[in-house]
Amino acid sequence: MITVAEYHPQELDRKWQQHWADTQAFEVTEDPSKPKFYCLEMFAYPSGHAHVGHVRNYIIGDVVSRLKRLQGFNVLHPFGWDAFGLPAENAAIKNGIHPETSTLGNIAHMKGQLQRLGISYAWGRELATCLPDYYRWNQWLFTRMFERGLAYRRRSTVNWCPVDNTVLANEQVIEGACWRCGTQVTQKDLEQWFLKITHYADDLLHAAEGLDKWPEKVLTMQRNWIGRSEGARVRFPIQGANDSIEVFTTRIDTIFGATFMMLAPEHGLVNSFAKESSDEKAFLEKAQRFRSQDRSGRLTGEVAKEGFFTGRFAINPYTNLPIPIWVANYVLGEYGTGAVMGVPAHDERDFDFAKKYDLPVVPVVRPPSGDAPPPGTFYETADDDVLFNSGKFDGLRANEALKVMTKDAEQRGIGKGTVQFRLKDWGISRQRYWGTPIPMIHCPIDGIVAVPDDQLPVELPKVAEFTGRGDSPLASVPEFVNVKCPKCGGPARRETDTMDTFVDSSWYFYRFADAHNDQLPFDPKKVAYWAPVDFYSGGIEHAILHLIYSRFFSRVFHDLGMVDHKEPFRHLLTQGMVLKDGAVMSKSKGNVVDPDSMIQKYGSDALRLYVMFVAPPEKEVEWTDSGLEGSFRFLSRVWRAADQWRADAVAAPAGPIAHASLSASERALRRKTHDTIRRVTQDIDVRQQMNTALSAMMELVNELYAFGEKGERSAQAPKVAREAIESLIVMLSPFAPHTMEELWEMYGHRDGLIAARWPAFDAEAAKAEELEIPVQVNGKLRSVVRVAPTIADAELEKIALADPNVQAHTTGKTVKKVVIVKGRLVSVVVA
RNA sequence: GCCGGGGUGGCGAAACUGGCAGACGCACAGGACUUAAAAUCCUGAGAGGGUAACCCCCUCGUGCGGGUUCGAUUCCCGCCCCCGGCACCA
Repeated sequence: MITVAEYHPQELDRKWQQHWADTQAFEVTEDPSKPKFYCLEMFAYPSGHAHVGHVRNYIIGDVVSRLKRLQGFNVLHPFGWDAFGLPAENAAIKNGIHPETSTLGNIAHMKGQLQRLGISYAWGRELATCLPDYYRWNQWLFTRMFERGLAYRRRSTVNWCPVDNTVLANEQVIEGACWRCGTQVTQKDLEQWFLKITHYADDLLHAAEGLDKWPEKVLTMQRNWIGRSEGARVRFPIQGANDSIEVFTTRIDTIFGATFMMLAPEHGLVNSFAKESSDEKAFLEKAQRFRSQDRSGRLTGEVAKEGFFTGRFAINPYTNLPIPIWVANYVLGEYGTGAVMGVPAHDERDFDFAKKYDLPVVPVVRPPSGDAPPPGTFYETADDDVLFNSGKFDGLRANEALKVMTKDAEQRGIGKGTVQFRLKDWGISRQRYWGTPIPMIHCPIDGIVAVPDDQLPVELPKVAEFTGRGDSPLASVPEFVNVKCPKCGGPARRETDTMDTFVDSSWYFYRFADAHNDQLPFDPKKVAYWAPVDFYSGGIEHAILHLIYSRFFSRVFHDLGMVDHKEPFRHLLTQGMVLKDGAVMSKSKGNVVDPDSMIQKYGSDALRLYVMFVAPPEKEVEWTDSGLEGSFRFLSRVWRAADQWRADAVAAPAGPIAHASLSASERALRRKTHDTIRRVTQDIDVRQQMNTALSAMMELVNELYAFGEKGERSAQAPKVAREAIESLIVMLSPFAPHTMEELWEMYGHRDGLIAARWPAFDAEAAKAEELEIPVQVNGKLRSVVRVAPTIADAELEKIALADPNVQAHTTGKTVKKVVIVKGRLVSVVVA
C-alpha cells in the first residue's frame, strides 16, 4: 500500500497502468445490448517522439472515452500508426538506416509515451499501415476500384530532377530546386494512377450540409476545395478551319463582350497552331515558358499576366465577329476546357490583359438605371444588371439572361449548360519505396492486369540501398519487377510505383472495428456495430485532404455494399496547437516540450489535467510550466482532502443522508456537491466544455477545504464529506485516472473505477435556501437583496424598493415600472 | 480579393436563453505556520475616484461608432484590427 498523505503520482502511474494492462481493461467486443461509442483520434505518423502538442489530441480523446465509459457506453478507443511515408525514406537516403527499422523503432518509443500518459487504448487492435496485413487491403480495395473504373491511368506532370534523375515530391522541391543537389527542378509527363474522386464531387459537396457536428471552418474549406461552378460550355468556330474551340464560362450573359479568346499553354491546339505559325520553335518555347511558370511561379508569388497572339481567329457565335486567339499564362489547362473567352469589360483579369495588349473592351451589361459604361472601360457587374449591346437579349436582367442564353446555345447546338468542379481526380502514384505497392501488372499481350486476390499482398521487397537517384526504387529489384502475367502466363512487368500514403489513412478507422481479419479488410457486421466514428479529433491540417479522401472511401465501401452509411465521422473536433514562446513546437526551433520529462516531475495526471483546463480544446494555447504546476497543486489538494476525511468517511455507517438534520455548513457543502454534479454533467455532456467542468470541480474542492476549517458539524459530517469526495473522484477520473483510481480504492472500492457510475444529481439537495437578487435602478446595479426562493413577486418588489441603497436613487422620483425576472433580478425604472 | 474564426484584467480564460462582467486558474501582494526557507493554509486585487476610517459609496469599463431594450460581452447597422484557409478556377 502506498503511503497516504504524500501525493506521489509517479508510483500511482506505474501501479494503475500495470493494472489496466493486466486486466485488459479497455479491450471491447460488440455487444448489441449496450449503446456503442466509437472515439478516435487521428492516428500518428511515427516521427520518433511525441511532444505535448501531439499528445494534447490523445488526452482529449481519452477524456471523452473515459467519460463515455462512465456513462455506460461500450467504448471503442483504438490506436495505430500511419507508418508509410517520405520522411522515413528521406532519412534512409541520408543515413542508410532502412525505413522499416527506423519506423518500427519509432513506433515502439511513441507507444511507450502514450502508455505512460495512461491513454485508455484497446491496444489489442493496434495497427501499422506499413505491415502487409494492413496494406494488402489497400491493394484489395485498389483492384476493386480498378474493376469499377474508379482507378484509372493517364499521363500527368511530376517534378523531375535532371541530375539525380528522379521524381521529386512537392516537399522535396525547395524554392524550385532539388532538396538534395540544388538543381533547378523541371516538369516531366509520366503515366500515373488516379482515383476518380470527382465521381462523388456533387455528393461530397451536398452531404457536407448534413455534417452539423463538424466545425464550420472545415466544411468551408472542403466546399472551396470541391469548388462547384454552374455555367456553360460554348463552341467558337475557328476562322478558316473546320474546327472549333470550346470554352467554359459562368457568364454566358456577357458573351457579346467576348472580344478575344485565350488558350492555356497546355491546350491541345497550341501544337497545331505552332506548326502553322511562321516560327514554330519560338511559338512552342513561349508556351513552354508559361507552363513552367505556372507551377514554380505560384510558390514565389504573383506572376504577371502574359500572352501571345497565335495568328488565328475564332468567330464569336453571338456577334459573328472574328476575335483573335491568344495563349495566356493565367489560363489553366486542367480547369474547364483549358480555353476561355476574354470579356475585358466585365472581368478584371481579362481587362488587365486587354489593356496590356491593346485589345478592344466592349461593355454589354449595365446598371438598370443611369448611364451605360462607355466602351474601353471596366464595369464591375452587380446582381440587378441588365444587358445591352447584346442583340435580341438586350434589356434582359443578367441572371435571367444566364438561363435564356444557355438554352439558346443548346437550341443552336453550339453549347450546353454544365457544372464544373475545381476538385480533380486524386493522383496516387508515387515513385517511392516506402509505401503500398500498386497491385498491377503490365503485360505486353493483355495490357494492364490486376494482381488476383489470392496473390495479395504484393509485398514490399527489401531494398538494401537508398540513393535517392534514378527511377522508382522498386524498379531496381528484378525479382520484384519480372513476373508472369496472371492472364496469359507470359512474361510481364510489375508496376513499380507505390501509393500515396493518404490511401492508407482513408479507411483505417474501419479496420479498427476488425483489426485482425485476414479474409477481408473488415467484417461488415462488425463495422455496422461500431461505425461511424462518433467522435473524431485531430489537427486542422487534415481539414481537406485526409477528411475528404476518407469521405470518398466511405462512399466507395458503401457502393461495394460493405458499409451502411456514407459519412464516416459524426462529430469532428479540430484541436488547437500548443505553442511554446509564441511558436509552433518543432525540433528545429528547439522549443519542444517532452511529455515524459513533465510526467517525471508532476505525474501524468497533472499533465492531462493541465491540457484540459488551460483552454477549450479547439483553441491554440501557449504552454506554461507554471500552469502545469497549478494542476499538480490542485491534484495534491484533492489528495489531501480525501486523505483527511478517509478514516471517518469509510467508518461512517451506510445509508442515505438525512438532509433536514444537517448543520447549515453541511447543507451548504451538500448543495455545492450537487450543484457541481449538475454543472459538470451539463458542461461535459451538453456544452462540451471540459475547462469549465474542471473549474466547477475546483470550486467544490475549495468548498471542501472551507468546510474542514470552520464547519459546524453534526454526526453526519463524514457522510456529507464522503458524498462530496466520492462524487469528485468519479467526475475527475476521466481527467486524472491514476490518482482517482487510487483514491477510489482508498475509499474502500475494490472493483475499480471501471465499475463506477456517474454520480446522481439530487435536485432537493442542490436547492438554494436563500437567493441573492440584484436590484437595478435605471439599468444600474444599486443593491442586492437576500430573500427566500419561494418569495412572491409583490413581496420581492416591496423589499427591493425599501432597500436603502435603492431608496437613495429613487427618492424624489417616480417609479414608472418594476421588472422582475424570477429568481434572477429586479429592475426598477424611475424618471 | 473571397471564405472562416476571433478581439473581455498583468496572463490563460468564464459569463448557459438579453439579467450582478471577470467564475476557475496562473503570476503578483499581504498574513499564518517555521529558527529560516520551501511546502501548505488564509486573505486581497478590472481602472479611477470619494470618505479621518470602516461597513461602504460613486464614475468608467468586454476593439471603435451608432441603434433596439427597464437592462447588451450577448441582438441589429456601420467600421477598425488580429489569426487561419483559399486565391488568376473563367
